[in-house]
Amino acid sequence: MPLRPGPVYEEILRAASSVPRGRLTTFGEIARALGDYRAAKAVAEVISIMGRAYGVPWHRVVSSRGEILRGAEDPLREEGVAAQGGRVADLARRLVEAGELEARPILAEMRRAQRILAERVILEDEVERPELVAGADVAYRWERDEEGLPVEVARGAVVVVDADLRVVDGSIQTSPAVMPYVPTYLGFREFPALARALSRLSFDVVMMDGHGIAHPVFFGEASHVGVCLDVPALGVAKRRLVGKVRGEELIYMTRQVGWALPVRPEGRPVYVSPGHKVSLEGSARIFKKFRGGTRVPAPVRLAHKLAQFPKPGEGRPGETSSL
DNA sequence: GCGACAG
DNA sequence: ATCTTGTCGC
Ligand SMILES: [Mg+2]
Repeated sequence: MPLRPGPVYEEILRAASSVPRGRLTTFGEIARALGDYRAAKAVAEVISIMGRAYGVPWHRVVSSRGEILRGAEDPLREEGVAAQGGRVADLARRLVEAGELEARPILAEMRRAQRILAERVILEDEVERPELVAGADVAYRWERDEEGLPVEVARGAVVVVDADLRVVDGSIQTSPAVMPYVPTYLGFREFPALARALSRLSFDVVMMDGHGIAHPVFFGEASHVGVCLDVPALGVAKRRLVGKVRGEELIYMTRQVGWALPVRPEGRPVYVSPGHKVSLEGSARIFKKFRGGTRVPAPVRLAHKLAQFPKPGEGRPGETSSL
């Protein structure tokens, strides 16, 4: 099995490759073998898109209810596994459990790294009155490399705005995605695409499209980027990842990890949390000052727009691109 | 079938 | 995140 992509993609494909002929496993079992059941959907995506091209027995990986991937019926029947109505009947008897799969618990290792790095998070304001705020976001797209193998490409964009919300600088970086999206590991997925762009720009604080400490181990994307680049950072998310809302406070594990700030009279709130070198109060202050008139704050909204892959024929010159 | 877990 | 057209309203 050729191993071109990052280690998480590799481990998923390797686990699938360890399922013998005539046996089956599930997306969830592979996810558990990697160390976190949350990765089940990512496993399904990777197996269905990359499985065939990488020569792994993709047809032997099914959902927990026995539902097979499109086109898997024929190759399964060829090895004696019957599928009726898009699902196998004897999953339990043929199942290869997580413990028997060949895979390294890479997600568990990543979780340990998050816990250690989380100790370095500082929840105090480094800059009292930020004047230049960077917004960062990443867009994704599946492509095929020169050899025709499926690869997910990340396009990270950073925009810097001043107090009047005018764009004063920006940067774009395109690179292969290092891992699929798995809830609670977003920082690992997006950091590589953003690091280079962020390090060549000047700003007081970076606003991320995601959470800061409002995370299971208090290390969301904004904390990840903030700590690893040692820059002030906060997270702004459209949806909640953890915690309960009490008034405008977002509470998790008995402590406040952020805010659920109203933007429209009856509209859904925006979740704001400190990432690094920004206080709870500071995060709300920065959000309000740099939001502009839309629900998603200007820096993040502009970065989101800049990150989008240009339509064929509208490519912009001057972009920094690298492998 | 429902709830749910950022992007 | 991505797949995707038009439509409604400020
Ligand atoms: Mg995003």
